[in-house]
Amino acid sequence: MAATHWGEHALECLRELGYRSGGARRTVVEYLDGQDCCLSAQETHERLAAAGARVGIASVYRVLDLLAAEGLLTRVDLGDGLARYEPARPESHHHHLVCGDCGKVEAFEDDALERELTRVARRLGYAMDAHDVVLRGACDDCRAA
Amino acid sequence: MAATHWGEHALECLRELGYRSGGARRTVVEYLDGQDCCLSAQETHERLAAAGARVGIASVYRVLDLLAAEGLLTRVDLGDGLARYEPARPESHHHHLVCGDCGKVEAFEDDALERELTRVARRLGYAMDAHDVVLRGACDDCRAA
DNA sequence: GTCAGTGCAAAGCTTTTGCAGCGCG
DNA sequence: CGCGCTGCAAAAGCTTTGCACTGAC
Repeated sequence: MAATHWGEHALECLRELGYRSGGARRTVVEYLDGQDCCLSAQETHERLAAAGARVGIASVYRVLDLLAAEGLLTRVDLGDGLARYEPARPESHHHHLVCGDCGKVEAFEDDALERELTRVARRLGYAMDAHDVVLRGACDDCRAA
Repeated sequence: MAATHWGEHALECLRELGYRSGGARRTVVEYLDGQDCCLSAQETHERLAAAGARVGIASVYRVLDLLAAEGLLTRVDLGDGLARYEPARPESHHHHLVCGDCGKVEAFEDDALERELTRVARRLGYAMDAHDVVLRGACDDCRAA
């Protein structure tokens, strides 16, 4: 399964890059491995603490920064001023829907949209290497209410 | 000219909504009126101070929040943890290109992309009322260097 | 044994809030 | 002439950094 694969891959990449695999690094990677959706540093820290792992918040930030810098995590910005990260799995490139009422975040994929973004970058002559798309509105639950 | 129109329109809207137009409110609106690109609260405050206006940073935040809540400003998030705002001019809906090297921000418009976003929201059955798109890459200057 | 990695605590930033005084309507 | 608006300062997050110690290699 893809989810299991990412964690091993990430740890292996770090090893090859010459990084040691201390307790915090391994713990954070293994936790993220089970996550699909984007998580903030605080959320990650809280859940690790709740699970009994004694990892400092500073280490969580350092690990997330490192993984993002190496391209193993994708940094997601939902517009609320919190940095969120999710495992970079090339086979499941997606974007996010954010509900303005309840804050719920959902993911979606759309190939035609990806092609359109690539076309726009080419038209503008811009060397695009990443892009963010966030759709805001009302989710099903809030619309029903 | 559109730029001049926005400031008057914004002040009039606030008046109609029952808000008073004290010094800070008017000063910030008039300054934003001359701006096309997105500005952070700090930038706005600094430039007002440099221009000799004595406006508290708290008031800048309050005015920006109010205007954004009333839909007169668009909140733009470029992923660096700063909230930026720009006048909401329906006739010039655009998105942003951010250079990963120098941080330069450029704006672009693309009707086909807008249609694609609308189509995606419809396909997903999502009641979209706003969307953000940020393209990241290397600007012309940095690519040449 | 060495030095990267880690946890704790303090500092840094942006943004928010409390409060007393000013001034718009 | 009352209440909303403002400025100042303090507080409240999120994130980063300094430092001494631990543990991976």
